[in-house]
Amino acid sequence: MVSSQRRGGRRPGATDTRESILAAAREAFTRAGYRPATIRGIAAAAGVDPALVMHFFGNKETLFREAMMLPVEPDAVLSRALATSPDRAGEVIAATFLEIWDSAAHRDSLLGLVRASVTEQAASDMFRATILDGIEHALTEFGVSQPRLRGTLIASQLMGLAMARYILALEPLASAPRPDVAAAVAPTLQRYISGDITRESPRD
Amino acid sequence: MVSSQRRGGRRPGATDTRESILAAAREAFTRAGYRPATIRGIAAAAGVDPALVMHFFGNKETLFREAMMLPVEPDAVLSRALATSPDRAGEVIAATFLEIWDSAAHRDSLLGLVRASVTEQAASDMFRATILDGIEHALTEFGVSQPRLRGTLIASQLMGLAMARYILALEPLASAPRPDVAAAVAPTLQRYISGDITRESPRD
DNA sequence: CCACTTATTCAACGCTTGTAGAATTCAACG
DNA sequence: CGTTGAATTCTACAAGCGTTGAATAAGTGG
Repeated sequence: MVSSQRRGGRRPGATDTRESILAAAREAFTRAGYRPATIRGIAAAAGVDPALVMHFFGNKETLFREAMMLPVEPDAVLSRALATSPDRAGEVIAATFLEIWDSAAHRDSLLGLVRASVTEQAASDMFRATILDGIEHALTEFGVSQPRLRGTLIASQLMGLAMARYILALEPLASAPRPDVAAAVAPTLQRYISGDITRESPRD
Repeated sequence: MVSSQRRGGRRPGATDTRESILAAAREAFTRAGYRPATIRGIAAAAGVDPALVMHFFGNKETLFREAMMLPVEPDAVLSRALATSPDRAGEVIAATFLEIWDSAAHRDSLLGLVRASVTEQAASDMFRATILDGIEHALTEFGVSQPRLRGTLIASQLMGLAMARYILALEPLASAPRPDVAAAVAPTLQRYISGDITRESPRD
């Protein structure tokens, strides 16, 4: 026997290792956050040597940034919702938001982004830069007043919903059917978009 | 000179060290989260040897639990709001919530609780056990329908508000005057308390 | 078929972490 | 005033961390 014991050297066949490292990283950052997730653990999950992670990404922070790239464009979603029917935008946004989160495809990335936004400066900045600016841009385009304030209010309800339903898994919100949740939250979003949000006018 | 160089041994005077360790721990867990916060760092911030932290608290997790004890009783706050005037409970809750968060006294503890709830199982459980159960209890007491679902909806908006205004500091929400923010959010809370939250009735 | 680049592992480094044990000093109480 | 117990520090350890450098194997282009 020459070598059923291999010690270094390239593997035969195609090379999808980089992708599986990214997947493992996404999963790890998702579950634990930045610091607790370890390169060694990620490498192990990907069935690979830790040094290979360094080879591909250089250092932990770069790996984090690449793993956490935002998988959806909130700007486009919001614009489409507003274009379709401005007085039902709340419903559409709620439904779309839940649809994206409920789909296993994007879930890990989104979970990680929220989790990391809370503790990691880099992720927090990324949130502001992509999500919030996207929301504001869409609102401005449709001429709503105080787009930035309304944008942050929308973000507050959506982030809170994500935390309650997906991160903390508060029951019964966590396992309620998607349309029920959408119905409960839609009026809130609609008011933040086009309703009255100032003082001295408690009429909704 | 016998000993301006002291190496171990009790310090003269009163002993408030335990408290200052707790304060430093609260601050550290608050800013960073569980894992990134280190016993050595906490000890240094408290001007004390790391081993003294162990002496008082035994291990890191116990220190975490003791440092993060919830500083307010949501049950009482909600009950009082509902008792005063059920159809203005939303306003009262929003105002009280912002008042507590804006006060520097509770801020660190609350920040830490939210930050840790996202990553730490123990904190997440504590959240469910104290906050959510408190909300549900108050709602049940006043005979609202679906108290648990409404409770989670309320929690979702309040947590989202905390994240947006205090953790991510999204402008202009972060520096808007307290009454303005309260006015913007109050109707949402009011609807979650006493409004219609089911499907097939989009009227608010 | 040879040179080059790329993928991969191994072994090791310097550092930081949580924690344990022994030693020292003070306070409290009889 | 002597004894006991609590407060405090020092030193040390084993484990885990991110990262590095060299070695090896496979693909790729001339």
